[in-house]
This record gives sequence, C-alpha cells and structure tokens, in this order.
Amino acid sequence: MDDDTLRNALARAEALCTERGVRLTAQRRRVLELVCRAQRPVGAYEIMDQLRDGAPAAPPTVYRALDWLLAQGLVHKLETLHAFIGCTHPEHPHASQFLICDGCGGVTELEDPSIADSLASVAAESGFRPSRPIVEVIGTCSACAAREDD
Amino acid sequence: MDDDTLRNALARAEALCTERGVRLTAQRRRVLELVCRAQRPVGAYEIMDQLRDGAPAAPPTVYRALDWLLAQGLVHKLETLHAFIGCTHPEHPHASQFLICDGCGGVTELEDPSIADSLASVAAESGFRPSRPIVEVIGTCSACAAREDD
DNA sequence: GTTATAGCGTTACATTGTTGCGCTCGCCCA
DNA sequence: TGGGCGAGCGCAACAATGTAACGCTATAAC
Ligand SMILES: [Zn+2]
Ligand SMILES: [Zn+2]
Ligand SMILES: [Zn+2]
Ligand SMILES: [Zn+2]
Repeated sequence: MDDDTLRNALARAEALCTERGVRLTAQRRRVLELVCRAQRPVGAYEIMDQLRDGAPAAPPTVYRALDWLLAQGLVHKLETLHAFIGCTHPEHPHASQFLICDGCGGVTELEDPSIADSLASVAAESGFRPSRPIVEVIGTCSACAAREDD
Repeated sequence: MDDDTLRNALARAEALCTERGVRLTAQRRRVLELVCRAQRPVGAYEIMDQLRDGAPAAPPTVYRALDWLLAQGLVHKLETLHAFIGCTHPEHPHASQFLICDGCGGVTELEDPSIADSLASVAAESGFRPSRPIVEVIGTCSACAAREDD
C-alpha cells in the first residue's frame, strides 16, 4: 500500500468508526496502520516488533487491538498463517475468500458470490446455520507460476 | 464411532497402506485410532494425554505421526480449531469442506463439487493455481439450532 | 550378514495466544 | 462540578501449539 492509499484507508477507517460511534484509539490505529502498510499478512508478534520503537506493547495489548479491529471488520485473520491482513473493503461486513500464494506470500482477498452461494446452499441442505465461513486457498499465484515455468 | 465402525476404519486404513506400499507403524496406528475413536476434533496434546498410559509420546512423535497421516489422507487438520479429525473416505485424495458447530463441537466432512468448482473457477480467473483449498464453515448445526430455539 | 534408510526417543526451544489484576482516563449524570 | 462507572490499557505470568537438532534403533533391501 503506498502512502496515499494508506492514508486513505486510515481516513476511511476513522470515518467508519465515527459513523458507528466506536473509538479508534491510538493503539488500535497504530496496529491498523502497521497491518495495512504491510500489504501482506503480518503476525501479532511481528506487529509487536514493529512497535518496539516508541511505545512498546505487550501481547495482550496487541491482541486486544487486533480482536477489536477484527470485530469492526477492519482487518481479517488468516487462520492458516496465524496472521492478519487489512481488509480491502471494510465499509460493509462480508465473508471473503483468500488466495494465499506460498511462493511469494502474497494474499488476494476476494468476495465472490458464487462461492458464498455454494457454501450457503450446501450448509442449508444440512440444516447448518453458518456464522463464519472460512475460505483460504493455498496455492501459487500467476506471477510465481510463471517464474516456476522458467 | 462405535467399535465396529472403528475396526472397519482401521482395517481400511491398513489395507490402503499395504496397497500403497507405505508403513502404518504402531505409533501411527495408535494415533489414528485415537483420532478416529474421538469422532470429534482432537488436539495433538490431547492425543499425548491419551497416550500417557502405556507408552507415552513426546510432541515430536505425535506430530510426526499426524503429519504422516495427513500426507496419507487418513486424517484432516482443522486449521481454525488446531485439531485433527479422521477422514470419512480416505480411499481417494480429495479436497473436502467442514461444517464446524460451535455449539456442540461436532464436525461434518463434506465433499461438495459445487463448492470445489466455484473455488476452482474463481482461482482460474485470477491465474491462481490452488494446491490446498481450506474450507471451514463455523456455525450452528441443526440439532444445536433446535436446542437454541427452545 | 551388511548396509542404507525410515522411524522414533529425548531435550530443548520457538511461536502464538490467554488470564487476571489493577490503574487511569474519558464520559455520564446527579 | 465532582463522584461514579466502564472501556481501555499496562504488566506479569502462564497456557497451548508446534519445531529443531541429534543420535539411536529397527526395518528393509541387497
Ligand atoms: Zn474484507
Ligand atoms: Zn506468488
Ligand atoms: Zn476426507
Ligand atoms: Zn451442534
């Protein structure tokens, strides 16, 4: 995320929180900024390392911030990586899917209705009521696939 | 899994391994048996606890057995639970989906082509080559939903 | 039988996430 | 305006999950 996009994302987050009447505190904002700036999944302890300079933060502090950002939909957690990534469209709550390249570590967030529909209808058949559908596809992105074919 | 089903599952596993020319050793078999008998996700350390009686096993031992069972497709790992579960149809390799009830902890393994197809086609659009599609839907099973409605 | 390899035991360690407790600061209402 | 209340946070300790490294042993192949 370049500086402009980052500033824009933070501004949007701020606006969203105001609108919702919730408090994007300094800690939460710091964590959000680090997660967004990374443009790739970052672990909680990696965030702590980045915070060493300035005001260091202990694990509970960072996890509390992350939990809150997750609840607000400003970041997502990648379960298979134990890492977090900024949401690309936090305006509305959504169940997204992730393409995770194990070559370059890049992650693409998708919001594909056909996948969501398949999941919903299969769950409905079983009488299952989904609350949090996790879809994380590990594989090779097109750039890395091209590189491998050399 | 009742005793008959368990014996059957173990027998099938044994047959599969013979057919593949791989060794289902005593350790691996013990771990597989514990995972299958549970009929619910079991953590690695829970397995170690069960093994306390008899020949205790340290973490590397259990994880090695689990890694091998995963590679053989005899068990699956539920990433969101950090836990393992016996595969219901290990005869052929497959990408399955899991419905995970956070009421009762029950897990259903599905192998639904419509989901797999959606995933594959969406990935293809992005030029992404999937190797391990993870689908774990957290929610409420029909039994627990009925209980909640009381 | 000899040798190569896969499997396993053991120790120590790394990474990720949580509990509990008490302080403080901002906010609400008398 | 000031007393109370609750969210947020610092801190210490701990819990849960997963790995690295190294050497021994049992199995398999020849
Ligand atoms: Zn998102
Ligand atoms: Zn890549
Ligand atoms: Zn399976
Ligand atoms: Zn249930």
